[in-house]
Amino acid sequence: MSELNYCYKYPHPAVTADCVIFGFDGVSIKVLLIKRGIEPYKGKWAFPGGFMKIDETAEECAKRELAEETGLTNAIVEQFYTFTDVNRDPRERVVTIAHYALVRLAEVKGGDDAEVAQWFAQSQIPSLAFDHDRILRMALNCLKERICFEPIGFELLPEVFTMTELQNLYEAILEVKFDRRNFYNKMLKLGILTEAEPRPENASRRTPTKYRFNASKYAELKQKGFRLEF
Amino acid sequence: MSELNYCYKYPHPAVTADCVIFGFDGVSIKVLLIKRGIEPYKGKWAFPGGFMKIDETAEECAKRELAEETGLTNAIVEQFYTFTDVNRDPRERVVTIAHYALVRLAEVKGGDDAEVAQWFAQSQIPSLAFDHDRILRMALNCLKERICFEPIGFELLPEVFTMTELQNLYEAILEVKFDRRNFYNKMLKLGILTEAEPRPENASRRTPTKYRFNASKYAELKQKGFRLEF
DNA sequence: CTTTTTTGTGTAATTTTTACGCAATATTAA
DNA sequence: TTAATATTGCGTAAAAATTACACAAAAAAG
Repeated sequence: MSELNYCYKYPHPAVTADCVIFGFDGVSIKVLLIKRGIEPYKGKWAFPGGFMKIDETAEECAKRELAEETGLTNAIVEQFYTFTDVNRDPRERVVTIAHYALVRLAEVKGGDDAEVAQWFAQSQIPSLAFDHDRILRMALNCLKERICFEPIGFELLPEVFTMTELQNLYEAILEVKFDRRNFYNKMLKLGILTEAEPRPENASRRTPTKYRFNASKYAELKQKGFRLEF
Repeated sequence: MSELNYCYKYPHPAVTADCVIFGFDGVSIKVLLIKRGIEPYKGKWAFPGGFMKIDETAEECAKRELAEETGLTNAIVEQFYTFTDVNRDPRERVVTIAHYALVRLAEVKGGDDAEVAQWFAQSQIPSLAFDHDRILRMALNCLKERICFEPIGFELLPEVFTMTELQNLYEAILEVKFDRRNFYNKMLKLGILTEAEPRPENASRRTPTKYRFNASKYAELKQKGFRLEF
């Protein structure tokens, strides 16, 4: 018996936090989707998300969802838009505060259930439940804008990475191609990359230099306000 | 007797839409504030805003508030962040979807009551009710970012304006100074300005050229994706 | 064993940005 | 009334950034 114990003078919408979880496999951007097990939209894919508890913030809620779905606890989670269409959920009026999270694929342990949660390459994403198609579009746009101001890409790459991997990431997010040498020069000139380990003597031409994100240099740059132009 | 007629199985937060209303008087950015007449924070200044009705979107709610406070009905209103701190309102759990609006000061008829609503220059804004100080900081930041991608400034200026007025607006929002001649060149090269009227023959050097925003040129540019660098 | 791909390092040409100069004439101050 | 100051339009030379490529070594692929 569902008792209706929480009563208000005026109608209140329900509030949820949804989380678009982005990963990167070295070549393309992936998104983690959940197959819905219950109505509405049973059997359709959707973003992880759920009702915000009365004593948690939206970000805490999104992080909780993220932890439940991927086991990750310290990823970047950021709110990007709140969707308020009146009929976006057939059950009741639901306002959702949409977030995106950037996670390293390698650190994601299988998830709860491979049947239920699955990574999709951008090009293979099916039509989604609720207004999640629209949410995805906005999340991707947001990612594009954000990567020009903050090196969020480092959240998506492993600790140590090659310049080519970094370039692939930028190309995947921005959906453009860069000249390899120009990209290389621009990134190095920014000064936020450090060589992960001294290049071995015997390193051949084909062995790529490994880089690591230089957090302190980045913090310095960010304060001055920088912008990546592409 | 306040009857509690709206009941739910789980607690629901209240949802409000607040609206940071920006205006520009030719020299500096102004913000419209309301003096609160009731508790909590009675007597403190705050942004216009109110509870979202169950059959309106957040943006509709913000536009309704804007119309009530300024009489304007077709201004740009855009959501920029949702504030969800658990104790941001002492009465009950309230989530607010914050918007900003850009209005032409000249078109704002006095408002309801000069005693209650008042324009404040940025430097004279008092400490605000609730978490509105934080909301203002984020709104100003958002404005700074937005003006580099979209000529939102035109919403703040009169139909017809001089290059100096436009420069003042950019300087006020971005809090920097530009070289007058470089600003002039950069703006003209963008091609989104049209001379409002052919310069009269007898126009003296000191009579500034009047410009008007060229909407079609702008739409074209926007599609290609442009960015104002400053 | 030949061909293709990948990586590091440049560099010259072009474009963009920056920092000013100058003349004409309103406006303000004396 | 007159002198000083401020505002506007139009340039331009120097500096900086971006773009478009070249080349060689060696691993990987066929």
